Amino acid sequence: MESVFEIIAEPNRRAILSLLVSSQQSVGEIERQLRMPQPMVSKHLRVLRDAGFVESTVDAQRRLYRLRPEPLQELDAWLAPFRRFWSAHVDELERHLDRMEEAAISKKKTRRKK
Amino acid sequence: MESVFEIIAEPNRRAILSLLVSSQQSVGEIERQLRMPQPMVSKHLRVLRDAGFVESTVDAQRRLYRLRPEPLQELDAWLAPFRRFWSAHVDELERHLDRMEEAAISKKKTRRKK
DNA sequence: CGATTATATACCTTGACACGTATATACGTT
DNA sequence: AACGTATATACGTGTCAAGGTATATAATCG
Repeated sequence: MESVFEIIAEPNRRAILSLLVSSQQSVGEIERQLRMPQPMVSKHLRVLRDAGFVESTVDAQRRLYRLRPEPLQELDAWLAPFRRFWSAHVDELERHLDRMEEAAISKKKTRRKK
Repeated sequence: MESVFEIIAEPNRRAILSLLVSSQQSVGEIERQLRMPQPMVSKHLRVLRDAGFVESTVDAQRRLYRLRPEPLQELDAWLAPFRRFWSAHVDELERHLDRMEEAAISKKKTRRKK
C-alpha cells in the first residue's frame, strides 16, 4: 500500500476519515453510520492505523479511533505547488472578468462599482 | 477509475502532474525526464485527460500537455475540514509548548521572550 | 464458568489496473 | 511516395487489494 495517496484512494476509508473529523468513534459506531460490515470496517481501520491516519485507545471491549493530522498534512504539502499554479489562474480569470465588466460599463453607463 | 483520488494514487501520474506545474510539456519531454516508456506516458496522460487534470494542444506531430486546475481544487476542497481539525491540534500543541517554556523560565530566571 | 458483545484476523475469490510489447495513426521531410 | 519522428491504441499477463464469509480473540455480565 505505502503512500498516503493510495490510502485515501479507497472511498470507504475516506468516509471513515470524514466521520472521525467531528469526534472519535468506536468501530461499532462507524459500522452503523456507514452501514458497512464490521470486518470491513476493522480492516480499513487497520490500514488507516498502519499509515498513521488514525490512532486508537481501548475502552473496555470498544476501541475508540481518532484522527491523527500528519498524513493529511503531507497531502496538503504535496498540493502546495499546484495551489500556487491555480491561484495564478484565478487571478487571470478575474482580470478577464474585470475587463468584461469594464466593457459592459462603458457600453451602458450605469453600473455598480468595485 | 472515476475519482480524483484514484487518479493521483498512481505515482507516475503524480510525477507527470508535478512536471507540468512549471510549464507545458510534450509527450517526448515527459518521457525523457521521467525515463518512462512512451506508451506508458501516453496512457497515463489519457487517464489524466479524461479526468480533467490536463488538456492538450497539437503542435505539428507533438502534443503539448498542460495542467487544468479543477480536479486538484476538488482535492483541496476535500481537505478543508481536516485542515480545520489539525490547526486546532497545532494550537493545542503550541499552548502546550508555551506552558513548557513558561515552566522553564520560572526555573532558571533568564530567558528570551515571545 | 458460560454466554454475550465488540473487535480483529484468516482465507478465498474476483476484478481492476499497471506494465510490456507490438502495432496503428498522424505529421513532416526528402 | 518513402521514410523518420511523435504519439496513440490494442492485447496479453501478473499482481494486488477489496469484499465476503467464517472464525479467533478479548472483555463484560450473569
